[in-house]
Amino acid sequence: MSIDPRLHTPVYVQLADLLRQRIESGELRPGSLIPSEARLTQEYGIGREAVRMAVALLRSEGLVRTQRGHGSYVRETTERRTVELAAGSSAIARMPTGIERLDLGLDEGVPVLEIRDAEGRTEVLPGDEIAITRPATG
Amino acid sequence: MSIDPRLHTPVYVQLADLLRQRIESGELRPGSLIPSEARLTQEYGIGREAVRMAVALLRSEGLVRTQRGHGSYVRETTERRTVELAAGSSAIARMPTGIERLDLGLDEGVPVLEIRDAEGRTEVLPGDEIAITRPATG
DNA sequence: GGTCATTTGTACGTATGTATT
DNA sequence: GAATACATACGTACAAATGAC
Repeated sequence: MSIDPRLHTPVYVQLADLLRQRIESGELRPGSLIPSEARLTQEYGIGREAVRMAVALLRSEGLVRTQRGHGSYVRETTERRTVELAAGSSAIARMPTGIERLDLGLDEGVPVLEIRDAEGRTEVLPGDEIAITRPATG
Repeated sequence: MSIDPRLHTPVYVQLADLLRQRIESGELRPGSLIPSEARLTQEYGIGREAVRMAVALLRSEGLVRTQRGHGSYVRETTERRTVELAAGSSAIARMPTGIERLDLGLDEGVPVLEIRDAEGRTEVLPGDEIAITRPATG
């Protein structure tokens, strides 16, 4: 498949679709580097901004993580720790603030879970490492 | 407060901080428009790209929503519908795929909750409209 | 309907800064 | 120091959505 700037679909979306496909097909494995910006620019004959927007889109979906000086890696799906939702507690999903992102060491495109217990105390957990459960014999 | 390009903090982060402050202080109310790109460009004497990156940052945090031809609005915190987590079910938070974002009508910077019941069936819910609960008398 | 101004979206180029190897 | 890679930031131009008239 290739990129056609005449299509209605923006070039950067087309590139993101291509890369997403290569990730989901397993051609680009979790933990591996995707091609560099310069490489994608040359390979597809498009500008650097289009390339960067494509990668930013994948980042915002939580599919890749970009490390300065290195490149962009396909994110590995982390093992999820199960957290039991206590009686009288509630949970919401939202994006972290900048501070929370630093504190929790979260990649872009990773939400947080905010748990509020019966006493109103809240706790913020990394969304990519947690599964909230309620035991079968609740 | 103002913007100083000589600081270590990037210009676009400085602008995002300023706007976030104006939102959180209530000066820019939920539902209202923030200043246009052109206005911010002139007002702070910075380039359009820095302005756009600042707004994109706020979007990714779920603070604003941008509508083409209109501008960027401060997002209103929606009323959350409580969904009881059934016994034997689990929930995870993640970012939606592009398709899911369209289907659910989600703004950028809004995660989804994926509920898996005891039979393994999954359901994807809008993260900004849902609070998962477990009743006190579980 | 058509035109215009406003606003954001896409896409290019260039230059420089910073992190890593 | 050198090479590579991403980050920031400026400029330009045109496309597309919206609303006013």
